Amino acid sequence: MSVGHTGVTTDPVVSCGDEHEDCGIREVLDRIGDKWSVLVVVELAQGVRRFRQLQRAIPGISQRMLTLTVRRLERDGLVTRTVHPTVPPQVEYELTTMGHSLTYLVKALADWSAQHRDAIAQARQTWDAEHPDSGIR
Amino acid sequence: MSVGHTGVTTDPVVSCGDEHEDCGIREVLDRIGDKWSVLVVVELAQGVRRFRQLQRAIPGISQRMLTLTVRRLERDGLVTRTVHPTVPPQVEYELTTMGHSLTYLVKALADWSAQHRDAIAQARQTWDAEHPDSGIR
DNA sequence: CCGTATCCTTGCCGATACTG
DNA sequence: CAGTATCGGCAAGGATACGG
Repeated sequence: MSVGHTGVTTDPVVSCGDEHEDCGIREVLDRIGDKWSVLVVVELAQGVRRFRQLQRAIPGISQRMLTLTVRRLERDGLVTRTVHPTVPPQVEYELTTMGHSLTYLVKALADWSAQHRDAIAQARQTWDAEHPDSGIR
Repeated sequence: MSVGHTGVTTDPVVSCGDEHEDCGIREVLDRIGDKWSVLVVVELAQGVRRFRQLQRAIPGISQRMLTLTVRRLERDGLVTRTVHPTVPPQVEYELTTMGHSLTYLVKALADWSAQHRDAIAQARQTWDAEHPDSGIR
């Protein structure tokens, strides 16, 4: 099957077999595509963190959202949560093996972003200049 | 700098230099983390597509959302839009070189998803069983 | 310190109708 | 065919207050 484009790059053919199906792509994005999950994963990639540590390391996240995010990660088996029944209470979060495997993916995202950030920014400027009032933004 | 965790896997250290900054990660996710962008990219990875072709290939997408999605991709320089002034009108969409580079990333997402789908599903079952009524889901 | 509960705003997205 | 315009629902997420 020819890809039929004139571009320079070769094509990894991300097609999902022979069906026009949603691969598992949307599943991953529904999991880490939210506002905070990746940032939590990035921080936990550095090592074990406590709740407050995480919150301080991720500027702008609310207590509520940190709780929700970390709960969902725990539910999906990406993070472990260990409670130390001390006073005041201590709760430690750590990536599971699967959670660590995610960091490679996140690194790929970061790399792609770094490589194309400028090109995208410029493309936007150009497009915005050519389409002054277009609803999009 | 030590990573300080006891996990089994080696660590890609996704940290953003020495700052506790958001890498470009959120930028990418804001771009492709929406409901339809990746699916459009996946379809365009196969070759040039017209508007209706895209809509038929992506079940569930509305005309409005396809327009918005494809416009944003165009604005970001990931997709080209060429209008053939025929009657009825024909508009063809194609990935740019940068758009094609994105497909590698999408493939990485699909691969990770395929590898961990089962483990995640099971983790969820376990967690849900242990936390019958917890708001999360 | 580590959450949960509640309220409220925001904007994504779907449905529908209408143009060139 | 390939859009644009408008309305409305709904869920994500922020702010705040309270509890163990």
